[in-house]
Amino acid sequence: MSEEKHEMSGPVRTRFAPSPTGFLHVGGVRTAMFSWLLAQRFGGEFLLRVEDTDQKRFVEGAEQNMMESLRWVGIAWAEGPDVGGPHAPYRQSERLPIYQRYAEQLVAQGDAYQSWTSPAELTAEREAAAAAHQPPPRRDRWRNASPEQVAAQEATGQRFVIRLKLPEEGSVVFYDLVKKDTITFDYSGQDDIVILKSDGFPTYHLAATVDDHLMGITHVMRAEEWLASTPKHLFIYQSLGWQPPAFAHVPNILRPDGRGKMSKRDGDASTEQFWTKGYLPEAMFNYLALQGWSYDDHTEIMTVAEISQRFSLERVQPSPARWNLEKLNWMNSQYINHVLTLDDLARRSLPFMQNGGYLKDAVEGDEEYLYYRAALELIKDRLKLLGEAPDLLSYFFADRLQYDTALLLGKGITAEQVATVLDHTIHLLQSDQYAAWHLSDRETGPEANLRGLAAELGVKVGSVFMPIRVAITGRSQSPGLFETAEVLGKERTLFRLREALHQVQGQ
RNA sequence: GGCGCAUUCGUCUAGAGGCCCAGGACGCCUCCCUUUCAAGGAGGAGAUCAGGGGUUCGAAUCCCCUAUGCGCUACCA
Repeated sequence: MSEEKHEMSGPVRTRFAPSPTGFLHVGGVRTAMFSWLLAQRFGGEFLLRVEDTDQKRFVEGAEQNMMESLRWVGIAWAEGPDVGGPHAPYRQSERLPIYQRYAEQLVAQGDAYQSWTSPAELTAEREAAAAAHQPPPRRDRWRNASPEQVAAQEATGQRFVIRLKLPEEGSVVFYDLVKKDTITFDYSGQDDIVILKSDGFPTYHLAATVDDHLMGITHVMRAEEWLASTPKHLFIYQSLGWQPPAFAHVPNILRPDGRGKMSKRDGDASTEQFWTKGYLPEAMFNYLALQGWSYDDHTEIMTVAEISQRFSLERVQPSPARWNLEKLNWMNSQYINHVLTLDDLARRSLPFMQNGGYLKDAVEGDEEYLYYRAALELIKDRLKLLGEAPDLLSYFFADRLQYDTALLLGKGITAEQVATVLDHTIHLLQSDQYAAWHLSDRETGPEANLRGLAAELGVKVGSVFMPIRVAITGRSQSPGLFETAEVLGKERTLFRLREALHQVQGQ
């Protein structure tokens, strides 16, 4: 077994622990995905924990939104705030006494201390240090307060915070599964971070560490910004006598311009907008997996099951990747055209059609639905997002097409000739042969006949087909003419041709 | 300012001392197909492997330095 599971006994347990401060952005989904994939790969367990320890930044509904985003791409958890589990509760705001107990223990052991330094004093000190181009103060002046001073201060009843009391010297070394290397930090450069705030809530550092241990997390996978605080977490594990988990810091996804990581301030990064636009969860999963992980030198399209089987931290890139929407779009159209069956595509596009005002009462399998499905087949190769379906299919459902007459009168053909073409086509389709024709049959269908007409009129074949195209679709771009006519049906096609003829004659 | 991490085509990546004067994908360009637009097929441009030093018979791959980028440096996560 690889390094990823070294020294581990029992099942791999991973977690995703978002903070409910807004929507889940795609970088967050990717981090959650890697965590989930590691558990999947080793037949382990994955859980969801909500880190709502900052009351000021709490956003109503964010938790629900994040869970929806995760479910959308196919990430499921066996334990979590919504489903419970053996280590419930999974919301940190409901676990306050636990953190307080450990914070007190650390103070009692001398590994943490109480501080009454006010936030105003702290910022003043930091600003002064910054102005002098000096590093900010790492220690708090209460660090070395005498028991008498502390007791006296405590008697005043003023609120305090608890800070970690990091060693004066020495260093921490740990191995990172993504960096594939050992990372060293000197204690001297580390802050005595706050682990318990004055409102009684823990900070991330205490809460995450305590919960990861209590919940049996074997592999802590998280975004790279946590790398720098890992030594503090390790100090907590050590002070509490706990075996630390393995760490894997996954690189951030950078904004398309490469300037900075994706964040909640980038509206384009919100996961939910991808489903509302019509990205397929499988495509999103596939794309995101490849953003920082690869299987080999050429495989790109993989199912979730394949990725789960093939995932490996060894192949996770240690450097950040930029968000590439073009590639996601390509991936999505690959799934639309080469992975989904037509039935599946029709089923999934239906809500978007209904949203666009079509097929309100359609029931899968009924006549209208079948018509829609046939039309969808014609346009799917130019469908990149399901949300584009209503526009791409609009002329299949319009009662009367609206278009500029100029569109009918193309180059290289006169108005009279256009009228002739339309009239000829109408008669052609009206003839008894229509029922027998497979319109798209080039040899025996109307195509051969119309090509003959073009020769007769002395115009290009394209000049003959274009007015017909505009007549039946209202556009100069469409799928194959005869396939389209076939789906539209004789009645609708003839009606549109006659309308176009009137329009030309009315000129 | 300090500390940490990273650095292969524009972008995502393959590459773990000779198979690499660097392979694949997206995007871009050309051609083919063709009634339009796509899709598809075939090609092409595009990376002195961030730069500089080493180590070695031999380095994209190992070591060092520099540069640049990103991250952290909150009683936010």
